[in-house]
Amino acid sequence: MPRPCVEPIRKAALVEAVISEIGLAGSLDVTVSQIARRAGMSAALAHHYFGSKEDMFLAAMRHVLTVYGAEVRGALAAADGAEARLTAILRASFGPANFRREVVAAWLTFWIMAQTVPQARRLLTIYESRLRSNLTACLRPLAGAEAPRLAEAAGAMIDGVYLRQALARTPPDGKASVALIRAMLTAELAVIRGQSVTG
Amino acid sequence: MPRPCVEPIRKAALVEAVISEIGLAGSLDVTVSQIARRAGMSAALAHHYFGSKEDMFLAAMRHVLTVYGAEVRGALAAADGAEARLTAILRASFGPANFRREVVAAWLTFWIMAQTVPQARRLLTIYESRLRSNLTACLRPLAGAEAPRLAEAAGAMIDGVYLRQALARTPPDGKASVALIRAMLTAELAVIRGQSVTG
Amino acid sequence: MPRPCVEPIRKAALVEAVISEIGLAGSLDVTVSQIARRAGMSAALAHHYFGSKEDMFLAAMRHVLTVYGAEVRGALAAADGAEARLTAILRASFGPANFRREVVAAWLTFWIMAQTVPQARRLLTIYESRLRSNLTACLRPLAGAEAPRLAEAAGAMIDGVYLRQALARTPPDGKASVALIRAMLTAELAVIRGQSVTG
Amino acid sequence: MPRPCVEPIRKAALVEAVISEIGLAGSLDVTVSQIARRAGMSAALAHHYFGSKEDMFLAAMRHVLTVYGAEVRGALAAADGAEARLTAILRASFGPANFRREVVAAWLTFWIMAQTVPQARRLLTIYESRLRSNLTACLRPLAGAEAPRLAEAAGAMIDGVYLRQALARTPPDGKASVALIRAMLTAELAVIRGQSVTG
DNA sequence: AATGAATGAGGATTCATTCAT
DNA sequence: GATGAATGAATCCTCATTCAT
Repeated sequence: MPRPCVEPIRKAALVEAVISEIGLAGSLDVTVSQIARRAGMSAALAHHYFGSKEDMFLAAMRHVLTVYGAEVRGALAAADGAEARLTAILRASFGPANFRREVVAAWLTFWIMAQTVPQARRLLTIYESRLRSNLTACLRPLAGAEAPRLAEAAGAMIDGVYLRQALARTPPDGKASVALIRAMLTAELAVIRGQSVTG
Repeated sequence: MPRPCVEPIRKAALVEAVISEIGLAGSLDVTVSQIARRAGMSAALAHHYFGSKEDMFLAAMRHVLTVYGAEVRGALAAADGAEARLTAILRASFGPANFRREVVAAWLTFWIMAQTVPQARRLLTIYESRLRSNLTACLRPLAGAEAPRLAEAAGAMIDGVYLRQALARTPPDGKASVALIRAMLTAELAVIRGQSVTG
Repeated sequence: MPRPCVEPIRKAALVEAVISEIGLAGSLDVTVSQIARRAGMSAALAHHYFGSKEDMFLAAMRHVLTVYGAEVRGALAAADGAEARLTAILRASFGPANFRREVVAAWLTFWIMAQTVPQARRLLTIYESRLRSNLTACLRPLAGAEAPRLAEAAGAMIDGVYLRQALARTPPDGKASVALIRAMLTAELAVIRGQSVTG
Repeated sequence: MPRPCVEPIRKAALVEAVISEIGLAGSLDVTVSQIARRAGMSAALAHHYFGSKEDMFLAAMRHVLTVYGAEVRGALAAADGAEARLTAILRASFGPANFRREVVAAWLTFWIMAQTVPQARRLLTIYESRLRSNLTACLRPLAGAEAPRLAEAAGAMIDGVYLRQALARTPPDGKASVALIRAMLTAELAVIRGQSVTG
């Protein structure tokens, strides 16, 4: 009689709880007890599943990044053409799943964590370079040699908009965020096209 | 013979120590003892001058923001013309004083702190709106009605570049940062001018 | 197999330890560590069961007052007639359980605590008014309109005798204490009876 | 040019400050800084005059007891006859100088202190035996062999009334206090006289 | 005489983590 | 699988006390 394996369920509940609590606290100053309570279990059990508090945080971070990655991949798959793919990446970045206030706050704290926890930095680096290469790939046919620079600019702007959301009193506005970045890229591309024509 | 008033000296030393330690730790997880030790005094004395740990953090934040503000003001005073003033703001933002790695890291943690500490949020809000109004003022003659949007974009990009510095393995590169943002603004302005001409 | 619930046991041990330590120190200057050590556990566990040091003190006070109240109730139940009931109250007040030196000392410190801790004052007020009403009830048939005054006098004298015990070098003598107060009341009652006869 | 010696003035100010602060706090949990501030000087100076915090407390206690002693002596000198002298002692005990709320509270804490500080106990013992002998002397001609018992009863009652004042919400009422104790003694004396007559 | 500067010692409280059941 | 019990190690903060000026 195979018992249903509760482990993944418990772990998922804890991961969600970590994100919620971090988002609520706005920092990593969250106790294991709080997390466990929100996940509906004892702190001891939380430690049973994840060896340590740090592991819980890492798992939560991995989850956030995985969701984000999946969203980008999904959006890219549905998009046709360089411009559309560019927009798709931005839309995915500011989509509802990872642009909820609490997720944004969690993301920022993961950024903080990445400064000191090697494993966290590794996770972040992977996703950053993936984003960069995605952006560059889209921009290459549009901007040629300028693609890396534009990718860098777009990446920084995505981060900046995220950062500002964590402090904004208004609910996050994905559409506006996308538009802001899209406009910048459009302008840059227009100038580049003009130059290549004129030059 | 007036005794030398050590209070401001001690306080300044503590503020510097706070920034250093926060920069080193990459987070607010810094003990008062560490700070005091680095500042060359006992933890008790640190508590004597600042009432609490939070007050130390706030003083450090105030200092960072004050230095930044001064730098911007100074740069603006020396600049002539809208374009020059725009560049001046960016140069000041990424100038050596507040673009040192440790200061950048401290800034990020202050951002985190601003999520929960009202006084911290107030400080940040003041400087954000000051930056916004400075940028908008410069952009108004260049971009007209689009000035607020460009100011928003520039602000987000400044933040984003800052954020990325906290994790970069390479030393911060102010020139490149300025160039990245300047290019974006130039492109936007070019498009705007083109439109206004064509339209 | 239900695990034995240790919580009440631990709490009782802590309450006893609080009384002992306070009695030993003669004041509220007792550390949680001392209390916990005497109760055979860590200070952290003591904080786990009682939220704070103050709560430990209040629990101890509640215990002392409860024991006293029970003793009075028990003695009253066994007594027959106003005079007997009066004596019963006094005997219970100076009975072995709450006339141990350490308990007396603890009682005094609770008095001190009641000056500033509202919850402590509330506890004390309850027991004071209960004592007053008990005494008045017994004295009413014996002293008529003078009952409240005699109750007040008796109450003050009980407190005074208690107070003196905290400093006495000799072991507390319950019998003598009862006799002292009883004699005073007897004299007062005799006079009152004489007056009512003469008047 | 002999400077006026400020030492006694400073010390007196500190003693008053100790009493006030203790009365205000309702306990010995008073910092030297608080005391010094109230006395209008620095904590360092307070330590200069009194070697330690304990010495400040002892000086304050000595002052309170001295004032009380003086008041009793003065009242006794003015009284004529045993009954009058008895009343004089009670009136002095509940006179305005040492029956102010704050002084009463201070007195109680000195009682607490006397449990552990030998010097404090010594002071208290001196005054207690002086009070006892004063009372006994007055009562001897009135109560004969019963004088010690009555003195003990009166002493306990004085203490008890004091104790209750520290917690009372109403301002201390010296007259009522004296009357309460006086009535008890009168009753006892009446009984004793009656017995000696009848017997 | 007077004080600000300075600190060591200590205390309440929190928390991640382990363990027995 | 699940949890209450238990604790050691921190950490912030306070305070009596000393010292140089």
